Amino acid sequence: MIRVAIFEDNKHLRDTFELLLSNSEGFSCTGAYPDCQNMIDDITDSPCDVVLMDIEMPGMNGIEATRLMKKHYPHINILIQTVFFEDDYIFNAICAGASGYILKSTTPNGYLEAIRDVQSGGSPMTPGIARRVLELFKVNLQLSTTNYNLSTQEKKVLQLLVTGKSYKMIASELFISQETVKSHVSNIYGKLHVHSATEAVALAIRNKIV
Amino acid sequence: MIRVAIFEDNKHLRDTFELLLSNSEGFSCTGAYPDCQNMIDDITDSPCDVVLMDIEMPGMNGIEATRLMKKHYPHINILIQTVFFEDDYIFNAICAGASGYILKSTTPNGYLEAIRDVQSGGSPMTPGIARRVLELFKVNLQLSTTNYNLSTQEKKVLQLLVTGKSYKMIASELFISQETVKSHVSNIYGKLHVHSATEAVALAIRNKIV
DNA sequence: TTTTCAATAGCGAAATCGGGGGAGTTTACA
DNA sequence: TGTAAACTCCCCCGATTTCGCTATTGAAAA
Repeated sequence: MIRVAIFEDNKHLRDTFELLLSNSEGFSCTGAYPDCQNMIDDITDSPCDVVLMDIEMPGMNGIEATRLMKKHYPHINILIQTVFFEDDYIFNAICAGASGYILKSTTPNGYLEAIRDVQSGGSPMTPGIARRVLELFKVNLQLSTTNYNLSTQEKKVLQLLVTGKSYKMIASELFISQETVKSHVSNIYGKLHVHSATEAVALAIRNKIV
Repeated sequence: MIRVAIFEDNKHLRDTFELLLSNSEGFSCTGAYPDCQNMIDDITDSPCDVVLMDIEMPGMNGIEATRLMKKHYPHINILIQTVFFEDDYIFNAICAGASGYILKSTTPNGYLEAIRDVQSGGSPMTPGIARRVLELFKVNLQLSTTNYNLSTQEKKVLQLLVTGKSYKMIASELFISQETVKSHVSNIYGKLHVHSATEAVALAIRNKIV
């Protein structure tokens, strides 16, 4: 039996969901709330396994609510359902800890299946949403294609520089003299077109050279 | 009519897919190949819209093949289908440019629907796969939840430090004395628990403080 | 009203960094 | 076999950074 709580400001939808869950084998509705004002108390009073969360709600929106809920009840799976198909919403919902993200056009059976999915450790998503997630994923990677032609030793030095090591420490870690480290650093600056350690480190991290 | 090419080394499965596609309304099978040795030529001879790609194949594997295919035919949507449920495969498949990733347990109808989904710009995924993607996504973000309590001025200084500015330049940009910059930097180090500019910059970028 | 704290500023000393130069050895490759 | 690149090391020197302190101001909080 999967216990489900509903947060949805539209009364008609809310009632429909409640009815659907109450009349479906293997599901129970522990509560249906129009907003998240007393969410934590509500859930404390009536524990649940899955939350069906609307995004657009008066007061606290569904994404904020998701963040808050995950903070208090990390084990509860939250299924976002919305009419919004926007990167910002998707991105933030994921970061907030949502386990699934479906569009409101889903059929009654689709809802039940999605709830079953999140409960069993999956992340149901409308294929269109999933595509957006993949795109966001790839944008986030954006591996640097530029090759700075750093030698292996220079890369090592740069790596250590990134961790905040001084020339002296780098020297002892690589078993070379500080002067050699200086040489390498100087060459690195030349190749990276920078003039200080901080710039080099910033570039290195941003471009995932190290 | 969605034109589909199949790459699958298992003859039984390959034949099954071909039969399924040939006998389904709105689908046609442009080819069914046991490996990717002549993939590009095959597709050039028999153009398609969607590729159903197995991962485990002799010679070139499905992920490499996906990468190659996307290079030559960026508009072709590639649907990965596999028995493997591993982060590495999922991660690499996404990076290679796959549009969907489904498990082989899917029903015949599930395959057809997934093909329709990728063709119409979606990314069908088994909910379990989707969960892995979300996890990978979040690991990749690793948003810092820790609050370092930097004051507004300290944040400005840190920002400028990240760009490689010296104390002197920071001082003139913020219209304060170098001594003040020194104070701020010192306080930043204390709050960030670091002892050098490079460490502070690395931490700042990685935790997206700036 | 008192306390707290961010922001400002200064001084001194030690350490580190960055640029300039030069030069030897090894390794890779054509 | 010759050459280029990488790796190594050294010296000089000024600029910069880092770490101690102390201290005033003004605004906000208690």
